[in-house]
Amino acid sequence: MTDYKSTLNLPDTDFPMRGNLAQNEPKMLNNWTKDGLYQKIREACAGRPNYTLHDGPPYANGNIHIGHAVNKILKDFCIKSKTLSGFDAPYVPGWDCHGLPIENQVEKKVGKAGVKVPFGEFRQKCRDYASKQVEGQKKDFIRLGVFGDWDKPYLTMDYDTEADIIRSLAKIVDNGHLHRGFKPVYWSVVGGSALAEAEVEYHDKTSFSIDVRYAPENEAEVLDKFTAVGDGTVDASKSEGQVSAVIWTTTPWTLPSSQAISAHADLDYALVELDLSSEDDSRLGKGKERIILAEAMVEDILQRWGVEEHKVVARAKGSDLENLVFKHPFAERKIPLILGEHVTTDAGTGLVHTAPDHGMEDFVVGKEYGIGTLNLVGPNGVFAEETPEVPGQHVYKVDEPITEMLADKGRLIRQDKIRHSYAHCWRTKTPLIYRATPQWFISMAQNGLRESALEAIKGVRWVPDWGQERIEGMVDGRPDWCISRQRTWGVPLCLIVNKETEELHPRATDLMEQVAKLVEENGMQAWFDLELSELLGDEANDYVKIEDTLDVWFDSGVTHSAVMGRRDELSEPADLYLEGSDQHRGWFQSSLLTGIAMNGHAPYKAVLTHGFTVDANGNKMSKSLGNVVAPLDVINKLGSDILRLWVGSTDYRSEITVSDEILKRTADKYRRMRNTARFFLANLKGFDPKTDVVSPEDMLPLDRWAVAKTLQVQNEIKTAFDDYNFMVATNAMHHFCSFDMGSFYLDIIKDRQYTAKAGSLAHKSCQTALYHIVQAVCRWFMPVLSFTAFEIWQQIPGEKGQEIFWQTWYEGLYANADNAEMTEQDWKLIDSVKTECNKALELMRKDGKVGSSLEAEITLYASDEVANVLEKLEDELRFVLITSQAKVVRGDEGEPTEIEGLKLDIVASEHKKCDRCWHRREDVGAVESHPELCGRCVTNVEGEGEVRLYA
RNA sequence: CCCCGGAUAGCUCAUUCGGUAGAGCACAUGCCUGAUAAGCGUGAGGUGGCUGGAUCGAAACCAGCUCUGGGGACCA
Repeated sequence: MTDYKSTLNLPDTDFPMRGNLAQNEPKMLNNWTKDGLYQKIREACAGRPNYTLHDGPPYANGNIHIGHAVNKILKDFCIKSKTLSGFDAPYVPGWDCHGLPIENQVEKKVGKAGVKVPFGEFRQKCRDYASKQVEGQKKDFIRLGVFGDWDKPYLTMDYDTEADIIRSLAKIVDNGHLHRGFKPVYWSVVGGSALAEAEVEYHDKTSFSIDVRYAPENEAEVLDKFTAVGDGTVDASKSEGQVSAVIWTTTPWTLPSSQAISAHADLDYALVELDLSSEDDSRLGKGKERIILAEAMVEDILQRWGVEEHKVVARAKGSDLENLVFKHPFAERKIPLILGEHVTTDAGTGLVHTAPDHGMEDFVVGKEYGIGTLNLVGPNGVFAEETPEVPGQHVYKVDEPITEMLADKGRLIRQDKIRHSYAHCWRTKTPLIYRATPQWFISMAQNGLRESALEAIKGVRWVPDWGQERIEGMVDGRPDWCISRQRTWGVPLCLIVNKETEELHPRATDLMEQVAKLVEENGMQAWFDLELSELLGDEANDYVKIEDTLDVWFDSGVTHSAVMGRRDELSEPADLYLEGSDQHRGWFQSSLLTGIAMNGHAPYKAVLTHGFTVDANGNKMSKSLGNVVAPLDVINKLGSDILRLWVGSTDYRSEITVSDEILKRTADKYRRMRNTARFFLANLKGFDPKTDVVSPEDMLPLDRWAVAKTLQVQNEIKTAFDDYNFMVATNAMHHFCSFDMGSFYLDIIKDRQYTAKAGSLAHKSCQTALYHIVQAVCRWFMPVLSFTAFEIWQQIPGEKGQEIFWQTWYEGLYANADNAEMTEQDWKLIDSVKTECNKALELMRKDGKVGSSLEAEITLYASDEVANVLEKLEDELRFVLITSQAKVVRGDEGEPTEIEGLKLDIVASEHKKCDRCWHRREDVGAVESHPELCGRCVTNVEGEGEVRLYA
């Protein structure tokens, strides 16, 4: 028996079936780094149109988590797919280096700045710490397969960046957006600093809940504003008891700063006669009295207090009560009643105790009535010595004493505890207070910043589109941006103000430029070391340096100027900013506002957001839940390409789910894609594109169909990448591999590929198709499966001379000819006929009549319509159906199928199996010298080779 | 409390106009042993969240409800 196997063209390749990604990827990375791959890509792309994705800097602290990985990988998809689309798409990664978290870390190690360590040394320690963090994160980002200028990233603490941050502020000052003011800001009494809005977290907190009496200066005057129920006059004969306005608060500690009572102009207020005495505490009430409450809330309030009997004796409109004067419950102070829109009937009494020092709305409404701040609470949360009742005490500790004291003075009505959501510091997790402090602001109104920003938002493309509404709402409603902080590790504002007037120096921004030059040389410490006399000479005595530091959001917010504006390879405005959806509040907004304030336009043309990663149950990842998926664990187990494919398979616009199950499925998907590529390569063995490529018009119709199909899918994929719709792109790739290729084209061509004479048209036509397909597919994979695409690229035959990483979309694909004998429609019908045959064959298998489909012979009874298509393939229909015989008969016999006009009759072949091609043919053994072979195999082994016309 | 989505197979998601519900994965099962730690085939499965309405006819249109995601507001 001859060994005919050696006469076959069996697939063969060095491309391994299994990627061993965890081991092999690091090797590839090493080589890439050694070769200076990123620079090579830049050189290769020189002259192409620029595409700038500006990196939002992650904070330089801690290990990278899955959210970092998702963000960087999505950016990498953009960069690489834009490169495929013919752009020069550089990527300059950055890090946000200043700020409280690093300060806290360093403080833990070396102690408090200015106490244990000099400020300058502390800053150097912070700089060292940040550098270390950057290096650690960088290593991990590189391992993700993210391409970028890792040798020359931007750091917000680079000297020249620090200098440019100062210059950016100078420009904003020049453009008239800066102002100084006292304002209540969220203040961390533990951190001793003002907080940015984005640094505020809400947690549940148990607070006091107290109702307090404010007595009128002149009772008669108050009663005069009320109209009695009944005959219209209020006098002692109809009702009795002391009169008071009642407020409710959950922050007794703000009472020392209480300066007004707010009412709503449109609300009805009732004068209620009742008895508030209580068995629990004899101090709470002493017989009949009359109190003022919002009428709509009377029932609820009395129920809360446990008072059953009451009488509404008179009522008044809120607007009638304006400017009535009350007494502070314990301080020597007059308390006017004022009107404000913020008063509601949701909770409380309808009368709001107002302390401009400690509430944003209080501050605003106070301003309208000319009531300023008292500044009784210091930076550390301790009351000033002149504070009534609680001098020198800490705000966290006075709630109880104040409540007790109110009771003693007969001002307390009821006290209780309430659990509610309350603002906390995101770092120290301690409750925040509002505190009026001198701060520097970028004004939203003073020079039309808000209007310009809202206008600019309309010119930006927001993906998904609700992003626009979101940021519009935020910009529309936000207060002025407080950019000053009282911290150590931050870029100084570098403002110089007059000691007396507190006005900026007339040449303030020129001086800032001088400082910026010093900072460029020596870093921001230069400002702190600077003697004013060096800048101002004799004038120095009249001026003082502001040593506040900038909000870190300002640092990253101005990178459009300090980084994009400085680096030649980047163009401003950027084509894309891409960050998590929390950055609508953060970086997107800080960048927008500074962009407008400095240059009058948004620093980006498009903004893309992604959601957060959650576990299979939709829970946020947290250490305490133990559901954290660490990107490096995934990489070390499955490889970067799997992690990347997961990111590429997910709808990142909302929540992104990750679990072991999902990653396992992703790995399956990867194997399918990898194996398909492997099969392409294995069948290209011996193929030399220079000499072996068959021209389109000479190719077999099935092979042309395959190329045309590939072109069609490529167009879908291009569109998907253009739309940043990576899920659709990877799905299209996977579907192409398993459906169009695996279960149709590749299955059919195995016979021809293996058995046709090597180098014959039948063989080369097929290889030509596979060659074009793998060229295209390798590029499709590249943005997502970067490592795998690189591996595939090495194995594609022929001279390529260049790396996959700067290729553009493959242009060697072509559509079917317009006048083609076999159309896309025809192949679609043939595919469904094949499905019907498979069903019928499956029944035969169940009965044990056939095993492999090659054991069967099929007669297809077809209507004219169906037959017209099937007959186009002539005898080669059997190769498409993968049976030994397929005969089309116009008629109506056989078993019906789901296709109208198609019935089938299948029998097991009685012919001998050809030892070489495994088909069962009548002519097996017809040639004496090859008793085990069928006719076509004989010509393939020692003749001209069989001729295939269609498939 | 307000606004916007979603609810379809075990899972992830499709379904252009209102006309007998569709894919992938997973599962089950068979074939092959020339893609072999692969490949191919076949199959089962669904009260389209609930209730009501207009319609010859609804998963799709309308109303209400439930659950869920996102955003906003409030948080004295």
